[in-house]
Amino acid sequence: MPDALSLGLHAAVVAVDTGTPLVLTVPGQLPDGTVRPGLPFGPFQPATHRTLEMGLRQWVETQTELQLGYVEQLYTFGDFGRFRQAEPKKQTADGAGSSSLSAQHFVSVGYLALVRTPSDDPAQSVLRWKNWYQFFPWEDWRNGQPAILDDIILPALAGWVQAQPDKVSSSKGLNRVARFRLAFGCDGPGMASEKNRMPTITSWDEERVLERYELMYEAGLVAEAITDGRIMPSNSSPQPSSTPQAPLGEAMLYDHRRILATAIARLRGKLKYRPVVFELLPDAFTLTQLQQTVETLSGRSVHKQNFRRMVEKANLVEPTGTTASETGGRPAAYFRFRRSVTLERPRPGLRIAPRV
Amino acid sequence: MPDALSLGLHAAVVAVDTGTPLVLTVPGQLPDGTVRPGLPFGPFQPATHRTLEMGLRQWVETQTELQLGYVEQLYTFGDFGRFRQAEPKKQTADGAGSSSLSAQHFVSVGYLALVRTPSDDPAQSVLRWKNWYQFFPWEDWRNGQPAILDDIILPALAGWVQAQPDKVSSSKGLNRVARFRLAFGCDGPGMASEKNRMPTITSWDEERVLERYELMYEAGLVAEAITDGRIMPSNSSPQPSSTPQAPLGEAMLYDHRRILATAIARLRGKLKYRPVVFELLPDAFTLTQLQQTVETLSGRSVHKQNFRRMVEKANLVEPTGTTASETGGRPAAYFRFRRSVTLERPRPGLRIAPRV
DNA sequence: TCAAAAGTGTTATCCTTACACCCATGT
DNA sequence: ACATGGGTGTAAGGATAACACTTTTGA
Repeated sequence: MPDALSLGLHAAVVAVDTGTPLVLTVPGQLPDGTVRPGLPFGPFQPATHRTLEMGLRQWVETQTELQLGYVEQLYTFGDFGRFRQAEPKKQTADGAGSSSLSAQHFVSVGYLALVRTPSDDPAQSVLRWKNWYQFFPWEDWRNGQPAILDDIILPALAGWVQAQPDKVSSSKGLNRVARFRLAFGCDGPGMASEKNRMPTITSWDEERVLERYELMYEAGLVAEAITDGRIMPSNSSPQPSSTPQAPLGEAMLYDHRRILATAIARLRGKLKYRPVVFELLPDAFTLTQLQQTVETLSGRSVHKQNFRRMVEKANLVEPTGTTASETGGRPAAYFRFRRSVTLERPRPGLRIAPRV
Repeated sequence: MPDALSLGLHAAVVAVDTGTPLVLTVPGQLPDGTVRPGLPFGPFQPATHRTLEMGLRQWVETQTELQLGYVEQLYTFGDFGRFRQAEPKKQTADGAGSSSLSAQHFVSVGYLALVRTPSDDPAQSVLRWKNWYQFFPWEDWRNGQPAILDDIILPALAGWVQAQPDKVSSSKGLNRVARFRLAFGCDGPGMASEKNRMPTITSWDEERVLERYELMYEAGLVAEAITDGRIMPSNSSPQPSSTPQAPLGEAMLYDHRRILATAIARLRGKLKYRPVVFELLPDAFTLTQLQQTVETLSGRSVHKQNFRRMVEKANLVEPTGTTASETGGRPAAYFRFRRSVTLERPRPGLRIAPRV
């Protein structure tokens, strides 16, 4: 009641272009002048928006001139700029002075929106489609385990875990050892106790995108943690042992990377029990295109024959009768999504590799 | 920016008592004086609450004197009292006059909280534990298909569908025929065209609690639709053909029943891939207790032996060595939850009957 | 001794996984 | 002809679902 409350509607607008997962970004600026990509957003205006989702559609569609198809609410974050209030020093004075900032509170509602492959960056505007693995390079396992994990992330996180192995996060109710093992699929009961042993990933769960990002944020491994004032740039108290100087993935505005992590996690999970991939594909597509889209989103490669058999058995598609007349080899048959599966089966989706 | 915005934090606090799913309610009053049960809630106060979840915990714990264990955010609804603004007439003037109501906008964030079986209703307070199937009698299939479906709900909804079969809901993107068939698992391609044919349920998906409730709301079958001003009490335009006079399930305050529907749906889904049941059980329990809890929540009965085999194979529990010494027949062995499964398997849960 | 609830064995069937192999086109 | 990508067959092993059956207690 006392302070003003503003509800921001943020969209992770996702598309796929032959092996590249794309997210729509718009350049933004931090109070200190730093420029970073952000997600399109706008405030919820209860007087004009009948529902939150309608408000979001309206903002994004006017900003981007895109027609959004599938839209889904992800999560509502109340700790926008979560640690800034603990930061004593003031940034350079500009637009939003710190006095107005302390009275204005932000809550952000994140959305996932899927659109079909765009032709190009809309040249006349500031919008840019970016490969989402630029922001999360450790999430792309299509060509095996990314080197950045063994080289930088795992050692750094192991150090952070060792520093206070049993410290429990109040919100998660787990200690650092458990959280690290869960998020990154590292095994070994004595993992935390054996010093100098390099953690090994034994079962990567591609859906835990958010948990991994949050852990890295708390460990001070991503630029947002420094910007938010959680970690001091040079040498303050909660800094982990081996902070890498190289930034881990490109940073985004405020908590936008967290929203994007939530979007990727949700999409990777939803793939498996709802036919959402087809929102990203053209009306007619080949099975290889379908497989490649799934691989692109989930960040993993899957077995070709088994994938096809699964698609067939799930009754998700039907042949159009036409064939593709290019791509080097034998022409591929075109298929289309069978919309009626949703009425025939309870949870139709592409159940790639249930467990490891 | 112009109007005041208030963010309400609402909790569906759930427990299970030997075959009865319980939700914590608190009596509330509508502007017109009607008394209805509601969910515990309080406004988000950014100045004192560091995160939304911490705000929720604080409100609920002070209101109920319960210690919340597992807490999970469900959804954020922006159309609280969704159709009231379209209602021209004013209700009886009291506390919140209609003028202040038009300037104050509400957004509600729903949460699911799980607690262990309570001993009793806290006698000194107004809080009451209620069987959640009082609010959703059509959701309890443990003893077969509830009669209320064939007797009242399906005929009424069939009428609503027939009235405008192809009208599409803008937010869902589906027409009435498709939405009805999806939510209630009714089959038959010509379902909507054949008049006087009674719809039959062929594949009930216990997770679609929210879709079913929303459909019934839109069709004017639940009291909240009338309260919200969507359906006029006597005979106005959008009223369906065979509106039942008997109310379908007990009504709740404002949109609280929608939040509860979301909570049930989420819990029924989550059971299958996260070990959340154990948050509702005592430390030591028998396999029959475990099975009964799952059946209570999912509203379906499951095959005893296959359930046990699944529990065993999933490595979810371990024997305590003790046995129960009562309950009529042979004593049952006690088990406890093996917390470490969460580190061994990607998505440990009780995968009851995936498809029908 | 009987009811009641706990707990076990066994089968046919389906699905998954991982092989190796053939087909149609462009160059 | 051969490289390239499209598309298929088959068999071993594991998971499922539905049977009927035995065991241990209290009354």
